[in-house]
Formats: sequence, C-alpha cells, structure tokens
Amino acid sequence: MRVRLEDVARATGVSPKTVSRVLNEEPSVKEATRQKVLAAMESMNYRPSPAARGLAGSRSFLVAMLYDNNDNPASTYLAEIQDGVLDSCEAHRYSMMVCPLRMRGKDFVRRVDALVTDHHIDGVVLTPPLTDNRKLLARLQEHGVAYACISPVRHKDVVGVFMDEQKAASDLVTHLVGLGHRCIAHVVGIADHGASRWRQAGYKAALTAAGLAIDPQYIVQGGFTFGSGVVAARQLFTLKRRPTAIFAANDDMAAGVMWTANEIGLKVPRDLSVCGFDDTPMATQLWPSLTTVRQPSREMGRLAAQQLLLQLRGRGDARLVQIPYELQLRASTAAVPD
Amino acid sequence: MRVRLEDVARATGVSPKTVSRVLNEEPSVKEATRQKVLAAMESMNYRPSPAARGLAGSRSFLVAMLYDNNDNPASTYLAEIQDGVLDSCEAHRYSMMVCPLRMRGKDFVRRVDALVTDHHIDGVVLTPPLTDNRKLLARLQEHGVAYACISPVRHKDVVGVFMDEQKAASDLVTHLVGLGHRCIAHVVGIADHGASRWRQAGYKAALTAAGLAIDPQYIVQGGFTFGSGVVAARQLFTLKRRPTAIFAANDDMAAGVMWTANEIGLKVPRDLSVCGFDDTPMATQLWPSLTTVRQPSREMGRLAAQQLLLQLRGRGDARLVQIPYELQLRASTAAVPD
DNA sequence: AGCAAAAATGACAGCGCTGTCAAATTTCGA
DNA sequence: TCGAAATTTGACAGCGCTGTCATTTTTGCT
Repeated sequence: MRVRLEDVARATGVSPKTVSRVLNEEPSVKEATRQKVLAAMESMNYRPSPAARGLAGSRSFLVAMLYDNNDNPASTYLAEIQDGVLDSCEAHRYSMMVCPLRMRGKDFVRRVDALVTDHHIDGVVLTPPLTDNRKLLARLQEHGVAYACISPVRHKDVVGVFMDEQKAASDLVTHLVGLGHRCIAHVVGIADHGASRWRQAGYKAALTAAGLAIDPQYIVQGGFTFGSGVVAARQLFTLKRRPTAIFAANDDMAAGVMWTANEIGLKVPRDLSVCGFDDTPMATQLWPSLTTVRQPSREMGRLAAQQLLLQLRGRGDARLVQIPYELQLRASTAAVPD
Repeated sequence: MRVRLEDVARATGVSPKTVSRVLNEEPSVKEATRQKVLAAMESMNYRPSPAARGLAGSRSFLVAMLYDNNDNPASTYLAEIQDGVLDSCEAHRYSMMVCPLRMRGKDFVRRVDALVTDHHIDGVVLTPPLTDNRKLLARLQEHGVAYACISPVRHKDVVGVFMDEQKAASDLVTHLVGLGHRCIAHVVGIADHGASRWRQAGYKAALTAAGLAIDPQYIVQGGFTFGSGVVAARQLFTLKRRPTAIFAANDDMAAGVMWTANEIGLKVPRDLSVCGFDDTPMATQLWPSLTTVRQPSREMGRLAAQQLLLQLRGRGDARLVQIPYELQLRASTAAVPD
C-alpha cells in the first residue's frame, strides 16, 4: 500500500537508517549514496509519514501559528499572515496548524502546554499581542519550542520580523503637517499593543518636530475596531476646535472615522483629512480611498516563518528582519483650505 | 516525562488496551471501569499522543479545511469559516489543518493525494468552488476520506451546510422592486460558482415575478472582487438607460459599484440603490451602509465541521443542513424618486 | 445450580520511523 | 605500505498507541 522508508532502502540496497539520513539531510552520507536514495525516493514517490517521524524522532515538522482571538475576530491581517506562514512552511515541507488563543482567561497558558505537548510542535509563529506575553514566552522556552515574532515590542534576542512603525507614523503625520494641518488628532489602538505605542509615539514625534503642541484632547482611545473609530470620531467632532485631520492607528478605525464624518455631513478630504495604518484591502475600497501606511502582512508572515525554520533546521543565524514601510498617499488627505 | 496511556493503565489497575478503549469511547467497557479510567486520566492530566494514535490506528483525528486560493486571496469569508471549523474541531478534540489548493494547474489533485496520504487525514471540509470539483470528490472517495461541503451546488448524497441563496437573492431584488425600481442591474460573480448561478437565478426570478423584462444589458459579468465591481459599474453607467438599482452578487463587488458611483458623482442611494450579498464586516462600514443578505460564514463552518465529525465518529446521520438567510436592509437602498 | 452466549478485559505484535551505538569502510600521513 | 583517525553505514530497540484475537468474567435462561 504505502511506500515506506524500508521499501526505498530495499530498492536502493542500503539500510533504512541510511535512507533516514538522506531524508533528514544529515551530513555523513556519501554523495553517491545520497543521489541513489534521492532518485529512488523520487521514482517511488516516497512520502515520509509525519506520524511516524513525530513518534520516533525528536522533531514533528509541525509549526503552529498562534494568535489572540479575543481582539482579533477573523481579520484580514491574520488571514494574510497565515497565508505567508503557510508559504514558508510548504517550501520546507513543514506543516502548519492555526491556534487561536484567548489571552484572557486563566487556562491561556495551559492551552499552549496542551498544544505543544499534544502535537510535539517544533516551533510557533507569534502574532501581536502574543509576541510580548512574558508568561507565554517563558512557557515556550521551558518546552524548548522555538518561536518567531511578528512585530514584537521587545527586540532583544528575538527572531522574526518588524517594521519601523514609529517612523512610519511620524512620516504620515509629517505629511499631514506638510499639507497645512495644525489640528491633528490621533485615535489610539488597544492600549498594550506595541502597534498602538509606536504609532502614537510617531504621531507625537512628528508634531513636536513640527513645533506643534501636543493637545491631550486630540488623543482619544480606540480599540482597533471600526466601531471604536466611530466612537472616537464622535468625541473628536464635539470639540470646540475640531481637528482638520485625524490619524487613526489602523485602517479599521480610520474607516470608522470616515463613516462618522459622512454621518454628520463632513466631506473627506475637503472638511477633514483622514489617514490610517496597515493598508488593508479596505483602504483602496473606501471612498475616498484612504491614505495609510502599507504593512505587507503576508510577506511578514512569510519572513517570520522563514526565520523560524532557519532556526529549526539549524541553518545558520535566524534574526529579527526589518521590513521597509511605504506610505500610501491617497485621496482621503488633502491640503487644509483657507 | 510525558504521561502515557500505560501510566494511566497502571494507576487504574487495568490493561493499556482497556484505557485505549475508554479513550476511544468504545462500547464494551463496564461503566465502573470507564469512570475509574476517566478519573485517572483527568487527575494525571493525560493527553494522548496524536502521532502515536495516527501511527498505530486507522484514524488520525485530523481534519483539513480545503480552499481554492486562486480566487480567494485571504478573504474574510474564509477566515470566518475557518474559525467555525476550528470551533467544532476543538469541541471534539480533533485537530485542523488549513490547506490552500490551487484549483488551476495539473498537480491540483496530486496535492490532495499528498495531503491525505501524508497526514492520514480523516476528513475534509470543502469550501466553494472545491465543493463541486468532480475529480477532487472522486479522489477523496478513493482515499476513503470523508468530506463535508459548504454551499455545494449538487445536494445529492452530500453532507454539509447550505443556504437558499436563490430565494434570498430573489427576496432582495423583490425588495428593490417594492421600492419602485424598474431598471435593476445585476453584477454576476465568477461564472462556475454555485453562488453566482443561484444569485443570478434569484435576480431573474424576482424580475419575472414582478412582470419585469430581463434585459441582458443589465446583466454584467464580474469576478467577486472589488475591482470587478468597479469595471462592471463603469459599464453599466455608460448605458443610455442607466439602472436605478444594482444588485451585485457579493459585497465586495457592491463596494466597487458604490465606489464607482462616487467617482462619477452619483449619490447612493438617492441616484442609485446598491445591494450586495454576504454581509461581510465591510457592509456596515461602507457609507452608506450596504443592504445585503446575511450569510453567517462562521456558523456555516461550524455546522459543516459538525456534520463531518458526526460522520467520522459514526454518531448517527450526518446530513446537509439548511441554514436560514436574513435580509439586511440598510442605507444603500431607497425608493426611486420621481 | 449449571451451561451457553454475551460482555468485558488482556496479551502481544507492530504501525513507520529515528536514536544509539557498534561495525565496516575510507582516508591520510609517516 | 601500514595503522590510526575519520568517515560512512548498519543493527536494533523502541517511540505511544491500536488491531487482532484469545481469555476471563458476567449474564440470562432452564
């Protein structure tokens, strides 16, 4: 029925162990032998049994993508990252599991234990805000499970991928300033997310650099959701000196801001400039199309997984890769008229 | 280190095989024994090794969610279904893998072979348009892999979940007629998708029922993407008798239509009513919010997986579940003024 | 009470691979 | 040319569980 390693061994005239060595790319196999075995594997269409490898060996060739689905119900962001991770996994014949975790709740870390123990996971890709959960990281280390992070807050001794979000946010706000805006508000994301911190810091840095004061009234809390953008915008619109531009910490909230602007009859960008962050598909689908910062989620997923696999396969130095950002200046921002 | 089945057996004073029986919910175990074993498992925090179970037994407790990622790059629709499938899997201690498949290309079916053979997959959840790929279904049957379908075209001998999309579309268009619209256009989805066929059929049925003629000019081809909605709308807007309402076969295309309306200065819903289908998150985030049909993707994923597991666990009759639709009448549709 | 049938349990091999360690082969310097 | 070291290969056990089949215990009936 199934072609087993033993079959390949017999066909090649070597021992099963040698075939195993070839399969696992172990060093001490004579080149001629390796070629013979490889050829036999190919022609017999041999495919190793993950179950057997996992059971017998110390590796499972399984990686998991972990995410917090308290704050992230089925977002495009995660779907794209997942696609990227999958890409890298397939390239190296690893399999991927997706594991939503509810970061709130006591059994959160135990879920990880279960996962890791059950499936013998070799490594995980962590998405924010899991990337900086101390307990989680500690637990993974205890289990000897490697991990790569996407946009982690702490960069020390971490492998993965990140973007200079603060600089990007700063550039974006500087662009608003360049358009003549002086009253620029900011809708903050979920408090303890790195993304919120960096984007807010960038906002402040740009204002300061432009010699503008930072008005606490112009900084309102949001939660990365469309709805929270609506709430924040309503609050901002009641201010006596209404902002002429609003920088929302992500596209969803920016969409909420634009929606609210429409609701009260403000015309974007004539009466109000709006910009977001992430460049989700929605950004180009809104009217007017949204000025934002491109964050290539899929590529980030791919790179993070790539670094993780580098580590797992003992192939040289995995590192924290920086990925460039890109401003997307579109129709939702314009010069302030006077 | 790890708690094994044997450890539980020793602690309980029974043979490993009996513990195995309890684990697999086999019938012939005395209730008292079962309870003892269950208690021991619990207190020892025993978790079976999926690798060992897969290797030794005939089941892997693994299901895969298959989708075609040629036409579906990282959509919310799939992400939600995935969430739902995951829900059901976890409820029954099954694991899930996600498997993008490129339906174009020769090795498409071989990818499935690989998947199934490699991981010994017990069953798969199929999403459109995979649900009706004859070759795929045949191959799965050959492999003895059970499957459940989400919105399959053919309903005969199929397990899974579906909605009466034709009726829903018809209701929606009837609603437009009720608002006084007589020139109602339709943007069709990808040609061979069931969704496209049903929605178009519903459109036609509603017009016919209302005694309105079906004008081929008012039916334009789209591809389920925002961009294709834009293209379709531009085409419709050049017509001498411009439609007063456009029913797009999904929300993405409806968003494209609305975007294009904005582009040429048409005000929705004053100058044009627009409606979509699916009720993606975007529907409420557009301005004006989109009239559409609610399709509970997550619930559908959950139900499909549930039926699949019913089948896998030999628990009675899995079937094709019908799920009710729900019209979401929002701000993008209004009475035609005269 | 006694026996056949049914129910419950156990012994044992083996799923397909890898880790350990020993054996065979090759390489290389003197 | 020979021996020690390095390289390459192989034998074998066992990972944690389940399938098969044998054995023991219980049940139901006369």
